[in-house]
Amino acid sequence: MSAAPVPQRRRRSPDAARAEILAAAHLFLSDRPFRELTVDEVMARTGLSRPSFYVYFRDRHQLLLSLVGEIGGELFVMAERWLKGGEDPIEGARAALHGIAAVYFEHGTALKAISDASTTDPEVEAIYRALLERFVEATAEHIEEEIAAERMLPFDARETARALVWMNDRYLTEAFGTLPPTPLASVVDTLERIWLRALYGVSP
Amino acid sequence: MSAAPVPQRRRRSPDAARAEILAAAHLFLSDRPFRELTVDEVMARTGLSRPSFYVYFRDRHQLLLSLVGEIGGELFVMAERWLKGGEDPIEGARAALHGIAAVYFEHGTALKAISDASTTDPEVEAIYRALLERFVEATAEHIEEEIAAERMLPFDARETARALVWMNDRYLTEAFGTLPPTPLASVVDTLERIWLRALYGVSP
DNA sequence: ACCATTACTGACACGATGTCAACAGTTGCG
DNA sequence: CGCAACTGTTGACATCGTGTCAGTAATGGT
Repeated sequence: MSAAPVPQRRRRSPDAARAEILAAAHLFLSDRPFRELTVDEVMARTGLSRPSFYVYFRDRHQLLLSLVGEIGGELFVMAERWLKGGEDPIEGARAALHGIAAVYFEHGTALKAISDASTTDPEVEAIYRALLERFVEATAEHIEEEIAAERMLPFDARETARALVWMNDRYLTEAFGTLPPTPLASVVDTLERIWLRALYGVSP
Repeated sequence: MSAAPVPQRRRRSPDAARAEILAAAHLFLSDRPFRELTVDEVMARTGLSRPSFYVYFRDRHQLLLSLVGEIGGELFVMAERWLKGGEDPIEGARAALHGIAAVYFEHGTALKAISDASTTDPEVEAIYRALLERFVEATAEHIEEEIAAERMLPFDARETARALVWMNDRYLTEAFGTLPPTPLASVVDTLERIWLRALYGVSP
């Protein structure tokens, strides 16, 4: 007898390992909620052991933040379509809502996960709120400009922006973060109508 | 020497114990988020030991459901002001929003906690969604009646109801579930304007 | 005074997290 | 080629919160 047991440990570059873990997490979230995402389950979907996880990420919340990473930026690019209102402001608003909805449509599960995680972890919460807060701030400023230009009737810009921005986030994660997703067109339609009527009193 | 160590265990009626635990949890939530609510911390604020908790509640999620309990009903009573639209429908909507906002104002921290817990526990999530779903359903029906009566222009009632109801929940928990709370009047104002404009195209 | 009932708890098993010292591929250098 | 030095990787451990259960201590009825 013999056959020395061959240990056979695979080995990758750090970047490859990170990417492998992120991919596993992304896959996981595509059909299970964030609350079920454990380090164990994610690493079981890679060729690595559980402790390796902590080499690349501090904890599962930071993993999520890495996963979402650029989406925040993408969202803001979309919002600028409206905020930098070169064109007709109403057309701009419409285009911005379209863009934002598209981002949520594409990254629905990840954004749902961030939203869920923000009630669990203080750091994620802070980042998530900060993102929405930027939106609120920018929207409020824009509303105030429109009021000053007498294209809107006067009202409390800050609170209105808060309500509408939170609505977007909630409704969009709801519509696209769970299965089956709501048809994109009817979601966009609905948001357009509410925003434009609420702000300008105009139907699309 | 002697002095037999006197064990001294206090004793209450089951109802008193339950109430004591609920009160402790309520107090806890008044200045700390749900994610920090552990069985340990709650029971430390009572004269009971941690295991006793499980005599009265299955887990911390069920505790929360008991704590909120009747609030769901209260909300629905408020909503009926609008849904059973005896009076002027616009006045009815206004009154309903007033009532709903008042409930969130009073029970802000508890409702925030439920909302948070719903991302953690499947059972809480189901109950929470069911509550909002009832609202959506009722609102959608009402909208359809108004459209049929030609008091509103036609649009997708179901999706509009979804967006507006989720907005209410999110915005109201945000406004009243964290400190310092937003002034009630400006919150109600904002919601009124958005709802009435979105549905009727009318400013308050 | 006694016992049946019931409120209560110490001690345990479990599951998930996060850490660390040791191990094993890989790479470069003589 | 052989041998360090480096670094990716992991087994084993400590910790924390949860949920359970057998056993203990008050209580009320007789």
